[in-house]
Amino acid sequence: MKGGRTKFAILSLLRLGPLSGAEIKDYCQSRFGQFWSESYGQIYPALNLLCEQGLIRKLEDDEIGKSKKYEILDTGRTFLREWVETPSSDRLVRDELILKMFSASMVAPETLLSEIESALSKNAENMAKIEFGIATLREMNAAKSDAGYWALILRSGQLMASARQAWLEEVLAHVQARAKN
Amino acid sequence: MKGGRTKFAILSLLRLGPLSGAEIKDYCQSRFGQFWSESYGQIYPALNLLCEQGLIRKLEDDEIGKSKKYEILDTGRTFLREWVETPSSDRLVRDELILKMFSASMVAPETLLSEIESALSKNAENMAKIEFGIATLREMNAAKSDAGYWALILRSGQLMASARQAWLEEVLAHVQARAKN
DNA sequence: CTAGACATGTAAGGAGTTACATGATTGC
DNA sequence: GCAATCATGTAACTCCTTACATGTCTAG
Repeated sequence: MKGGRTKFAILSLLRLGPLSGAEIKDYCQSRFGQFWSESYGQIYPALNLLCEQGLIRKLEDDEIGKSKKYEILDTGRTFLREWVETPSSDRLVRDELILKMFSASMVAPETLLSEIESALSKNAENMAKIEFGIATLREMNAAKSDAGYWALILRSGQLMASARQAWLEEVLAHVQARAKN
Repeated sequence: MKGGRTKFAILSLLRLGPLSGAEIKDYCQSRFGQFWSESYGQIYPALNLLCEQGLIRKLEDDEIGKSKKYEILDTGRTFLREWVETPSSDRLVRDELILKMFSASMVAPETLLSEIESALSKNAENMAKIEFGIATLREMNAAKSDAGYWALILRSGQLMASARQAWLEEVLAHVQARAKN
C-alpha cells in the first residue's frame, strides 16, 4: 500500500483536530516517540497523498501566512477505523546495543561503560517523558473512551522502560565485575 | 557507510566459525530474532561486499556443491571490534498494535480481542524460544567471556517479554471490561 | 531420472532518514 | 529593512522486504 503506515499515524492524530505538518511531527515525537516515529521526509509527501485520495483536506488559510493545517474527512475516519480493525504487522525492534553484546567479549569491559551509562540516562529521560504524559493526560479531560486507551499506551512505555532499566543495571554490574579482574 | 549494520550482524556470527548465507539467516532468526533481523535480500549482497572489502573470505569448496561458507578474516575481526567500541545508534521500535491503541475507541471492543490474543500467543512463543536458548547456552560451554554476555542478551529478551505479557494482559482486561457495558 | 527441497542470488519497490532549498513570519 | 527563525518541501540516499529466478542436492 502506498504511503504505508505513516498515513495511519497522521490520520490518528488528525482525528482529534486539524494540525499542520510541523505539529504532526511534534505530536509524533511526544506521544508516539517510544514506539513510533516519523520524519518530515515522510510526513509532507503523505499529507499530499492523503489529500489526493480525499481522506483529508487542507484548511483554507483564514489567517494568511499561517502554517497550513489539515483536517480529517469522514472518508479518512472510515479508512482509519478499518485499519484499526485489521491485523497488525509484527513488532519491529532494532537494538544495536544488544547486537554488540554478542561480541562484547572482544573488547575491554571499561570500553562499554560509557555506552551503558548513556543508555541508562536516555532511558531515564524516556521515563520522565512518560510521567509527564501521565500527568498531562489527567488534565486533558479527553473523551473517556480515549482516555482509557491512551493511559494504556503510556502504561506500556512505563513497563518497557522499567524493564530496560533493570536490564541495563544488570549489564552494568556484569561489566563492572569483569573490569575488576 | 555502505552495507550498514547488516555487515556487523554477519561478522558477529562469523566470529564463532564459518557459516553459509542460509545459516546466517537461521542464526539471526534464532539468536537475534527478538531485537534484530536480516533478510536474504540484505545478507547475500552484504556477504559479497564483505568479500570485496577483504573482511571475510569464501571457503574453497572441499566438498563441491555444498553451500558456500564464509570465514571471517583478521581484518574483519578488527573491524568488528572497532564497531563494538563505537557509540550505538538509538534503539528503534515500531509497534503497530500500540499505534492502533491511540484510535482504539473508534471500534467495538470485541474487534480488538483477537489481535490482543494473537499478540499474547506470539509473545508466549518468544518466551519459549528464550527459555530454550537459556537451556542451550548451558550445554554449549562457550568461552566463559562470551557466555556471560550471551546470557545477558537472553535476559533482556526475558525481561522484555514478561513486561509485554503483563501489558497485554492489562489491555485485555480493559477491553473486556469495555465490551461488557 | 525426476520431483521436491533447499541454497543462492537479484530486481523492484516501499520505507525511512538526512541534508539541503525555499519561502514566510517575527522581532528588532 | 534585516536577520533569525520556522514551516514546508524535496532530492538523494540507505535500509529493508518481497517475490521471483536460478541452480544444486537428495530421496525415491
